[in-house]
Amino acid sequence: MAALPTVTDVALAAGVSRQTVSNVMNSPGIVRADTRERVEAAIAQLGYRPHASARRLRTRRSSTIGIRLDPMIDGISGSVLDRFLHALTEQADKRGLRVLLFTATSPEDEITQLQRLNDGADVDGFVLTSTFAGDPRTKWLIENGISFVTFGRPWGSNDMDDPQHLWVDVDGWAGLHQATRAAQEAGARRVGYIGWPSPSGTGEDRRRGWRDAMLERGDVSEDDLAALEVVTVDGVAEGTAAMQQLRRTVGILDAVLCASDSLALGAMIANPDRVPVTGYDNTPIAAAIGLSSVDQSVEEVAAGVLDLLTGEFNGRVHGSPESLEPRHRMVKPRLVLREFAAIPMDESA
Amino acid sequence: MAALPTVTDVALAAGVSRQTVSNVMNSPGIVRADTRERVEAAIAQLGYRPHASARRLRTRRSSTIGIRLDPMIDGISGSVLDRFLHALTEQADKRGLRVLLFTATSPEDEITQLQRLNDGADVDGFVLTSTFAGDPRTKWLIENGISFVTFGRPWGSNDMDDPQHLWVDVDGWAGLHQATRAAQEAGARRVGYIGWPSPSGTGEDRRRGWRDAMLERGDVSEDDLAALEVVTVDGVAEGTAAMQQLRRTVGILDAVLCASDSLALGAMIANPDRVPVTGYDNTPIAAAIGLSSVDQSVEEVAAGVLDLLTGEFNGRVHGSPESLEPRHRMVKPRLVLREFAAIPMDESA
DNA sequence: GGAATCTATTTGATCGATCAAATAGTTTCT
DNA sequence: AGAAACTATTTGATCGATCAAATAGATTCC
Repeated sequence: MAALPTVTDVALAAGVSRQTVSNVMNSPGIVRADTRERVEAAIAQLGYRPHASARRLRTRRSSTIGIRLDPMIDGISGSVLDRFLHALTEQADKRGLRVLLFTATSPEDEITQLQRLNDGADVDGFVLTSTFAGDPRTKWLIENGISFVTFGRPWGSNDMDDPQHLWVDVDGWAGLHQATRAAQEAGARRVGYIGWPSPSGTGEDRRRGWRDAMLERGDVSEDDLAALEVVTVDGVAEGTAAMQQLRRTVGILDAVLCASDSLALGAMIANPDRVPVTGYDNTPIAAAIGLSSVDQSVEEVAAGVLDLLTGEFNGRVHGSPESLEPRHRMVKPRLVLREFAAIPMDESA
Repeated sequence: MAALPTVTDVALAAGVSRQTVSNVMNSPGIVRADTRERVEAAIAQLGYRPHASARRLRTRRSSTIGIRLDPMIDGISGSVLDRFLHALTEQADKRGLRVLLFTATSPEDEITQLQRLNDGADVDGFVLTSTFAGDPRTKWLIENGISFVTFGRPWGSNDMDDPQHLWVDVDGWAGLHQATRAAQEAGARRVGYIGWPSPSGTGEDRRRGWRDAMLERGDVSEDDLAALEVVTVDGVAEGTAAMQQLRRTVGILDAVLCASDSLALGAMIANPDRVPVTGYDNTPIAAAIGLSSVDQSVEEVAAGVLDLLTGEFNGRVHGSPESLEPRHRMVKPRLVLREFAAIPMDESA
């Protein structure tokens, strides 16, 4: 196998200098048209590909973004992050970026990994998922001036107006507001909600979407609302228990919304009256079972993340403080309505 | 921010030469103990990290493996590959390797991507998933002498004895054989099987596991067996239909095995008699619903893939033809038995 | 004692690209 | 016509590491 051609080989073949070849690839505008064509022909003819590492060494940029592959959680909700990863990889590809994976066992370990990848010039920036209030990772990245964007707003102080970093998030409030509206428009009045305990910013956001839509309607009292809500940690069994509790306290329900598909799946199991149940995340399980769900449109999130990472801010907020460019993007989720075709367990074939 | 320290900085601080620093990192054995300690101290003190691209440029190896992120299939079975990806990333990390993702729209496009990553020295080798008989990708990789290992045996001619490339696969036959045995030991005689149409090597492998176990038992005739089998493409709805058909033709079933969790989930839906159903892949959905399933132990597959990729063959078969090292690894799957706790749809709370 | 051998460390060259500055070649302006 | 301003292209240096070969220092052997 012949050695791979280098810029010098191409330059020789095209009768120009190395730098001109480099210019054709990186700033084609400054090369005269006929020269450019000649060089391009030589590139094609020799099958030349730039050596990525050599380029990185010189330019000090890698065109690669790092993302931590979270440990599998319960596997149902976890698939949202997998879908996001797919979308991110696809979108990154379109922009000539690569995605490098890494794992970590704890936030501290993750910081070590971030440092390793950054210092080794392996990546230009990071995408962080599953951020939480007071996340040590974002703090560290900011302090070290490293580019990054989070999927998830910085829950805490002044998220929106003066963010410490760039972020993209899905408007859970809007998702549940829309889902509640849809249920109401289908005739439901007693719309239950199974959600997560309060320290969760995400959970609180979704819960308020439901509450606000219910209160706007004006046909339920605060007391009714309290009865229509069950708080529980995430999980299928927990969803079943919550549903049973709701049915016990409320009696007849017109619809139930859940903070996740795991809970919704659980709820479906204790649902002999076939009350419409809506989940969150539009996971494969929702599609398989025929469960309405709020879809996070990970494609839009991925696009937003990359826009912020490669855009004017270049993944850093403290750089250009005067800019009017948005420093975050809020993605509207999409409600996917389904008939639960798959559920009739009691009818025989 | 001060510029990152380089080998030269470390050398200066430790009072040795660049190369000695390099040796401490790459062949510590040849450096005298006290010198090594001095250098290590300097490295720690300066927080030195080798510049990955510079090293790659010189050594012509990237310590990175490429893997294509398959487009989402139905999402249920697709999660096996996601789990594999998680496992691969973790195992790679332990061996100092990185995982780079890419996407492709077709096998041809994928070859273009393989070439790009290889020529750009971005990766040392590839992991291929979802291979099929006559796969153009493996052919291309072999022709170009590029390191790779496949997850999935090369269905076709002489898989086992004279493989054209290195591979790791899960023994689907053993998985279904074991599942069938388990059902039989629990008292089942009429064990149905819902599988995939025949061009699928994987499907045929699993099917034979069931058939062989049934025939070994010796209490069913060939005719019985034919009636106990339904062939269908993958999917939840298809599983439901297949289950209905089985119940129609066989009447009373003692157990049902399926070629996938998607089919098993579907089968569960048309299962008022609560016949034990076993799926394949042990996806989150199986865990959530309480479905027995055959677990592919992706961790073992990932470890095997990396062993072959970094081992004696270095991801290439044609290199050392005399070696007695195994050229493939067959992983035994593990049967996960579950009680389907979650299914009682008809009982109210 | 001096050549031969081995060990530990150093020096110069190199991987393949791009940056920064220098050089031709053109056009514009007075 | 000749200086100034631009355009297109080339040359030398450099990014940070490792390779290959050279050097010094310690040991062994006859």
